[in-house]
Amino acid sequence: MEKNNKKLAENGVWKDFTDAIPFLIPQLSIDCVIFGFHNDELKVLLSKFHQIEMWALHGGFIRQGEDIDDAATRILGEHTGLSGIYLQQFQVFGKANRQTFKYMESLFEALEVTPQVLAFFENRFISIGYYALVDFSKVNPISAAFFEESAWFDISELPELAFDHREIIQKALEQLRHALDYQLVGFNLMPETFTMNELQLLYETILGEKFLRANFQRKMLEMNILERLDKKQTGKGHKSPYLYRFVT
Amino acid sequence: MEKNNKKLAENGVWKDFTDAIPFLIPQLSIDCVIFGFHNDELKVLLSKFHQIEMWALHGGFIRQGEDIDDAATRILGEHTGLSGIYLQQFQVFGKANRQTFKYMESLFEALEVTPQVLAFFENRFISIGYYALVDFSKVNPISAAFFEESAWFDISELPELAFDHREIIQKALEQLRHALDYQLVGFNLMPETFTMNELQLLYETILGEKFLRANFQRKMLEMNILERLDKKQTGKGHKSPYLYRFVT
DNA sequence: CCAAAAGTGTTAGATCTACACCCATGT
DNA sequence: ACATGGGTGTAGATCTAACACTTTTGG
Repeated sequence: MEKNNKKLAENGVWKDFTDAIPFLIPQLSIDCVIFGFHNDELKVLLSKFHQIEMWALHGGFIRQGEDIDDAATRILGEHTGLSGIYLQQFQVFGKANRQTFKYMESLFEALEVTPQVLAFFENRFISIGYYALVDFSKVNPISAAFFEESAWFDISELPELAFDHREIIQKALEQLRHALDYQLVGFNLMPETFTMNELQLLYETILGEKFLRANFQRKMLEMNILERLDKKQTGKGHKSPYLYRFVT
Repeated sequence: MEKNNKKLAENGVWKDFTDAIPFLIPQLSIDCVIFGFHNDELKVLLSKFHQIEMWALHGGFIRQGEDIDDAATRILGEHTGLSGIYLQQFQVFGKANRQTFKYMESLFEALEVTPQVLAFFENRFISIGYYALVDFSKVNPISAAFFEESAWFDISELPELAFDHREIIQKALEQLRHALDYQLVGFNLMPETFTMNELQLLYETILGEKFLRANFQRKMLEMNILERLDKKQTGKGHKSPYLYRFVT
């Protein structure tokens, strides 16, 4: 009975999606790799399909009158409720055989999607990859459309992924590493205020190498982008660290 | 009379293109920024539209069963006759208003394109930007479809460009500069063999800064990717330089 | 023999790495 | 008092920029 209600709700989604299809660009999608940082681990937000043990990136489609960057922002908002997020387009994935709808077929059947939805997904899709850097603590995942659940995964312990989404995550991670080296991108993964040690752990986790405290702190402060605030009272048996905030 | 023949030939092109349309991905194009190096200047290969003084990048479309990288390679080949070229996808251009067909309308009319061609171009296009690095001396530009002429332009003296193609070139140049800094990409713009001074001039031109001979040579040779060949007899009144070749 | 450009070597300065030392805090 | 982790200073190594000196070649 509960399952039926759920299905009805989902059919509502299909109805909306079916109505939207004529206003979408066909065969072109956006996939967002949403990165977060928690417990000294780099995380990715993924969604699980109904019925099958298969996870996927948060994706969506571009409306006819919409800039692609706006579409990516909208899609991210629809899945996380967040706005004002750091989003970076990084690569297009366009192998001819990058989707195999063997998962989807049974899923579509079970969810009783409309013929228009079936037709929309029948063709090959090319996907524009974006990565998002979010404050883990602010995210409130929303599951929508084909998905029944949304969860964070450690980047090194990914579940079974749909299509080429594992490759997309891998490429996004490479780009993120690269960006960290010469941009000021890391702060987007941090909360408003943070200690130098927390920032260092972020860098070490993403880049996969250790740094010396003294040198890391010097390098960061030399950039003149960190404002030192009051000390944080840790309650631990040692000197309390300063808090920092990212400034323009 | 000659003009009529030309138009007939072009109608042949429209015929072929019209037949091809059902097998193309709609609303998605590829634009290639083709870089070459000649006379100590960085050049871009552009094509001129029929009828109007308006130049454009070499572009094309993706076939349904075709990987996008293969499509870019094919498009490059169709416009230059070259194969085995260094091609790099660098950015997607997807502003909603990035094309205005005000140029095209009169052009389409004059060229008597088919209704199918008109319908194909009626919609908004999103374009995947690639840049190509070619040996200037090997290129034999081919003009096709909408274009009557193809020519090299100095990067700092570009003509009037269609759509957002000036921005695309600008972004491609930024990416190329960035790639030069940490990849071995420059050699693709050189002929098979070259002197150290020629290579230095390439770097100086693209990066827009001067280097000291001694330090530049040291840095390049330290990479262990240059093989020193026999000396080049210049016939000039000074020591003749070594020739180098790029290896693996 | 001279001018011009190529090849090689050397040194001062800047930057990076590693470690040492001191400081604050709770037990 | 002391163990723990945070903050700062510094010597040595490494890398870089700038210049000097030598070599080759045609006139």
